[in-house]
Amino acid sequence: MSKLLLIDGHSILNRAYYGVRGLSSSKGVPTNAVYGFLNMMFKYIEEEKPDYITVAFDEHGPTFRHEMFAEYKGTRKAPEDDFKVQVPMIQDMLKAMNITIVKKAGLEADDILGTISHIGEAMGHDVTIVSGDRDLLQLATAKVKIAIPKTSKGVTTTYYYYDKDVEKQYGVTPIEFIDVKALQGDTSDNIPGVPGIGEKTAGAIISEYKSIENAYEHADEIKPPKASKNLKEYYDQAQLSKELATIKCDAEIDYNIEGCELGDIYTDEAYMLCKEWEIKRLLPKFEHTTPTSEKLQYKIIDKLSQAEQLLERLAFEEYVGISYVSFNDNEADGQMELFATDSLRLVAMSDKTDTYLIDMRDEISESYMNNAIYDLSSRCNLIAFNLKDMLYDFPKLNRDKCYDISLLAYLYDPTKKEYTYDTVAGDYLGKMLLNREELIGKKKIPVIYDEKKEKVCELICNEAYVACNGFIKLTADMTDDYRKLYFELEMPLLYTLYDMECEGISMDKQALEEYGITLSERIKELEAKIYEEAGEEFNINSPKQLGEILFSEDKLGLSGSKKTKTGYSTSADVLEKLAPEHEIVKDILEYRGLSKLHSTYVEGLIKELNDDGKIHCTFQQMVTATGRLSCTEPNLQNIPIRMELGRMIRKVFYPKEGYVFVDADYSQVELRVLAHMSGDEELIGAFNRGDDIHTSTASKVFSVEPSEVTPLQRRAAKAVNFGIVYGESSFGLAANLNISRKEAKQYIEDYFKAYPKMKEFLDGLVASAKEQGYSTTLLGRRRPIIELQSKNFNIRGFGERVAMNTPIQGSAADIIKIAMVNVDKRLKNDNMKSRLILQVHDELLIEAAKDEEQAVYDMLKEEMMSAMKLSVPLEIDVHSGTNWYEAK
DNA sequence: AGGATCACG
DNA sequence: ACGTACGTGATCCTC
Repeated sequence: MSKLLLIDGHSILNRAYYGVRGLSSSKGVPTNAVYGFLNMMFKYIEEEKPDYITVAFDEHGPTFRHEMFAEYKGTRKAPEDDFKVQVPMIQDMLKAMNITIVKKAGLEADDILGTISHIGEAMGHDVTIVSGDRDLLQLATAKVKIAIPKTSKGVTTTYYYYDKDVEKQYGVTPIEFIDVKALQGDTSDNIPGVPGIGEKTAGAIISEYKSIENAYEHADEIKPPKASKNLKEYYDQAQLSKELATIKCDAEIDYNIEGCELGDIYTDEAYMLCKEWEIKRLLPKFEHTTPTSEKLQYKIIDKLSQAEQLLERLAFEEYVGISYVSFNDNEADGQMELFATDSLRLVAMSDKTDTYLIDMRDEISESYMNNAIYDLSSRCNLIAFNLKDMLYDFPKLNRDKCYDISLLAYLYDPTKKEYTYDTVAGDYLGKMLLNREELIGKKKIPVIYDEKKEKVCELICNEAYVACNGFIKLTADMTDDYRKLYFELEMPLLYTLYDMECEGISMDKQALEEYGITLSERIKELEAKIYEEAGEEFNINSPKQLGEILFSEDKLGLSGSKKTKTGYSTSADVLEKLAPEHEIVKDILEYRGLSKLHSTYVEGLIKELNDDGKIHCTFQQMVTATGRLSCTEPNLQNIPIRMELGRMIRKVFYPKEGYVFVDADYSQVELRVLAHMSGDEELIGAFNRGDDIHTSTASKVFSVEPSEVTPLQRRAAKAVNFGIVYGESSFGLAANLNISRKEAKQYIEDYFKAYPKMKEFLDGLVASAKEQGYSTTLLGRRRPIIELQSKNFNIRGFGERVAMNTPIQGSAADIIKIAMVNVDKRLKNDNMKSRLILQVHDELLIEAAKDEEQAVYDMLKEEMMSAMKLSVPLEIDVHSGTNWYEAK
């Protein structure tokens, strides 16, 4: 005896949508209904152990809306769009699980379910229909069971109905159930019914007379006189209602039950969708149920002669992917890289079709391999993941022929979290490979890799294979924009960044320690004072404890403090408003500032100081969604400057002997980019005249002469200018300026009046991003913005602001990246000793040989100003000094 | 692991 | 009615 499980797709998805709340991916894609649906489906599969499974959907049918209204009549107005987007999602997921979906234009899911259940029953199968819709009860028979899940207070219980159960509960047979519905009507399904006959009367009538027809025959006997009268009067309508209420069991659909056999639903494709949508709670189901990944075949090379032969052959390939177990013990991001123990030295190489594992344990020496890799890098294109890391092991790789596949994958979608071989294989090669963690775990301590040799081999072979094939795939149909962006900008920049990291920046440890001591002394004083003022000792660094002390009634009981999420907000802007209320507040603010300086900058920087007396930060090229760089270990892009006390930290960064710092920063790049991109003549004019841009804006917005602009007005105008760049929003501006939203709105309106093309331009950015699915910078760098497709007000609002900000921030990033590559090239081509050592978004810091200072100054000006031709000039400020403080 | 806070552009 | 300025990273605390 075989079993068939039928699922009412929309209905169950809808149940799931309201049963599971607040689940979405980090990109804002709602996943709650998909998750709930799958959970329910897994449960029924587990319970029923069906041999066949099929899910029915309406094809844009009206039933969808009906269900929504039926379920939430009166309480909900329209189907939520977060639900709608999950309909195609669950369908994709089911397809990925090889589960048959049946839908047909013009047919409702009910009719499909009825027809299939009929077919199934006729073939002698047991049928279970899962639906949230009680109308389906008419399909119940001795062999067809209707399962109706009902959720109350978070607990879902399923009620099962065979024909007998329907009778027991409703007093009518499933067939008669149709007549009941026909009599009582259903507004949500557009079934008129008979006026004056509701649920009770309908049930009673059919229970007695079995059908509308028979009831009509005996209409005079029917008890409530009104029902009797109306039944006669509206008999035609009743019959029509019956027709409408009857689920078709003979619809014309192609259904072959043999194609619906329940197979392995935990497929690679389904697993990948789960990963993509970040439905983490379902991932384990896939992992231990089936081995989901394919295993790459590779050839082992452990003889020197084989290696020589292989390398000679590979040199004639166009592309070779490479990965290896490092010979050095590199540490990155706190996580140990793979590195070789004495008995484990491995290199993987791959061409388009074959992957090789070179085992150096016996015959192949390290120096041979080093040379072989260098040789290969000048004979064919060598492709690696995270090439900048590889350069630390192989600094002399040929820079004309080595490419980074992760960097390429970043350009194709800069919003991803990581660009590892498994994700690239999944995204672009349609291949599912075990990832690093699955192969060797995520231990932070170096492990004895010999124990996991097989896994390590597989790991690096995977990486080499995907490097080669991913690169071929991604470069095959590249647009000119991307080709230029990658080959002429990002790849050259990678080498520049590597050189910058290697060069590092000298830091005066002793001076920093002394600075730290003065901070500590003051911190101690403040600590004691704060304890006294609070009347007790507590952890000032704990926002929770601090909130208690400040705002709790039985403590200090300070007012306001509305901002809450997990308690009271104690952020600086809240505290500043409270300062007049109590002396302790300003002490806390000072304490906060000082301890920030001490822990993040004094202790943090000392920890990162290298033995050579320099800081070697890491420039991350594949992190930001906009195309900017980021900087870690330590972050040298957020060294204090706004407050004098913090700014002094810059004095500990100094040039090496015989050198000075030359520091150049763009003046208002982002606003200049805005002027150029928008084409607004007013803003362009202001920049061309060399006006102070915030004063100019203030003068226009507040309708006063530039000379009459007050500092307060300039400050407001500056905030408005920032607001425009961040994606116009009156709320944000209001919060920033501490003014009412209405006033903020007025400022923005006045701004748009002053710069007539701006509104149209910004609206255009949003419209274009909505249409294309991504934002674009001046160099054609793209950022997908899936948030724009969200129907959630907040998420979409965020997407709109991102659509306005990304082209501006991203184009500014394009500009300084061009400048960096050109400046670096000039320094080297002109045989200068001076080197680029830091980039801080709109600023470049050069360590210039003293005799080259003027040349560097001139060259910086030239290269930075000409990085891109805009309709406004690119101005820069250049300063030099004996430390970073002086040079700024 | 995630939130709160704060440093920078 | 909804509830936010854009892009980062480090530190500390809490769970």
